[in-house]
Amino acid sequence: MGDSQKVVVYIMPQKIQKQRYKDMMKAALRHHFIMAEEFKDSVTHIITEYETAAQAMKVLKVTELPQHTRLLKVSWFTDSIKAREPVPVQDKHVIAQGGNAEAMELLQDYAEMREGDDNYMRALAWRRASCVLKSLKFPLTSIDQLKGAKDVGKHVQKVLQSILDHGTSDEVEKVRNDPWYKKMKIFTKVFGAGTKTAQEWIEKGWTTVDEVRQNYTKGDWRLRFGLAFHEELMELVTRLEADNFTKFIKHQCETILPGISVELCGGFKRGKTHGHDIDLLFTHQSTGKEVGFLPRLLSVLESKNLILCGKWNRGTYTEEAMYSDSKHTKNNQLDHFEKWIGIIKFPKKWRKSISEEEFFSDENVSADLNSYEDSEPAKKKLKTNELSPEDIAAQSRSWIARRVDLIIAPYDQYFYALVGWTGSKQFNRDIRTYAKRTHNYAMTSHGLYDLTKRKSLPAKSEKEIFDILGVPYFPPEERNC
DNA sequence: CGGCTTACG
DNA sequence: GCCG
DNA sequence: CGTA
Repeated sequence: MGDSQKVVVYIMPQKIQKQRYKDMMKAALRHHFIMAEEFKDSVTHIITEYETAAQAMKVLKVTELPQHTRLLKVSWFTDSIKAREPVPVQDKHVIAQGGNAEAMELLQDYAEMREGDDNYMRALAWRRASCVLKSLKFPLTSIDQLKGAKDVGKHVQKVLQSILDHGTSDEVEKVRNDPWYKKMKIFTKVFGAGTKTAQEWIEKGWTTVDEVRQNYTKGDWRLRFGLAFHEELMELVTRLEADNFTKFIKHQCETILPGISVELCGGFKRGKTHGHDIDLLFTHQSTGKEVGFLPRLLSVLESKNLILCGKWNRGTYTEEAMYSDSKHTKNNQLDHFEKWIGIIKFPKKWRKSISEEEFFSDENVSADLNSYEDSEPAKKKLKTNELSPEDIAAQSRSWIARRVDLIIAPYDQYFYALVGWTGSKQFNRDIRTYAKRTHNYAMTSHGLYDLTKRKSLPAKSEKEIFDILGVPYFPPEERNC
């Protein structure tokens, strides 16, 4: 890159964990990037965690960026670090531009708000429209630019036109400011609470999660822990944490079942730097070896006191498809759990880069996790199980609660599981709809089934799945909508 | 005007 | 709310 | 009805 000298990078520290910011700066300087400590005219590349240009520019206190300045995602930075020099800007690096950002956010908000009301399918339509804007590669300046676009109908156009004209939409703002919708949005964020539960809470007159927490005692384990740990579960998981956790699990796997493959899926696989949970997908190339792995992993995690709460789901599909003909009755039912959904105690040190040596020391993990008990009266030590979620949350502790999903797939289903668990939710909806409409295929995270010929279609790579469907391959980073 | 991803607990 |  |  001949003109790499001209590249001046400014990393917006907002929304980036302090340590990660430091690491980024260190990495940049190691590769002799020219870094700006603050935003100024000479800056050519602004890196931000903000999702929209509108948000970032508000913080930068500018209404317009200089011609030579680009507002980019962290992915451009990480790609550049990998390449050891600033890489050319690609579409995927650019954050939503101009009016798109505001509009996208507005529509997304609108959809989220309305998911609680009676006909939530309308919300789905707004969500789709928001996705159209998100994947737009140019700034929206006129409605005409969306003429051919799918999922943008009359009503959406009306709202967008208003945004183009006035910067806002009265219709959307009305919903945004409506107390009922506001509460709905807050309450449905609680793990374990959906629209019905949220509705119930609203009817009781509660307005904040804290108010709910103090007055609501019903609910299953999810709701009880979801309420007790709501604030920290709302904190975004960083990629560093996700990587550290994955590394830790891989290390445990070496003793539990060598040869098992561990893949970080979900938003992180799609290139996101933050997420609300961590999805780990496991498989084993020699089919059958994976049976019973999940319970064994969980008992190891349990023995290290890493599990806050969780639930096992039985993989019925797996049983029927793989073992119906033979000896599955001999196996313990627990062997066939296909996924575990729960909350893991993350030692706070996982939020930082840590040395290999320190990392693989089991004692360190356990010591960290148990340290909070040491400060408690001795009698409590023996009865940890009897503590309520609220009590546990209130204790002083050196860990933070993180939502984790652990999924196991037999190898012949693996690539379908990979696509399904990589998401996004909307991408899965779209590709499954497409599969059914164009081929009469039923697509799930277990496989692809030809409903006409009544036979399943195996695949031995993600690419092959796209080939079977007759669509170009979308890498994970392009499955964000 | 019907359907909107799909499957599990 | 929008598409087939 | 909740999770993914």
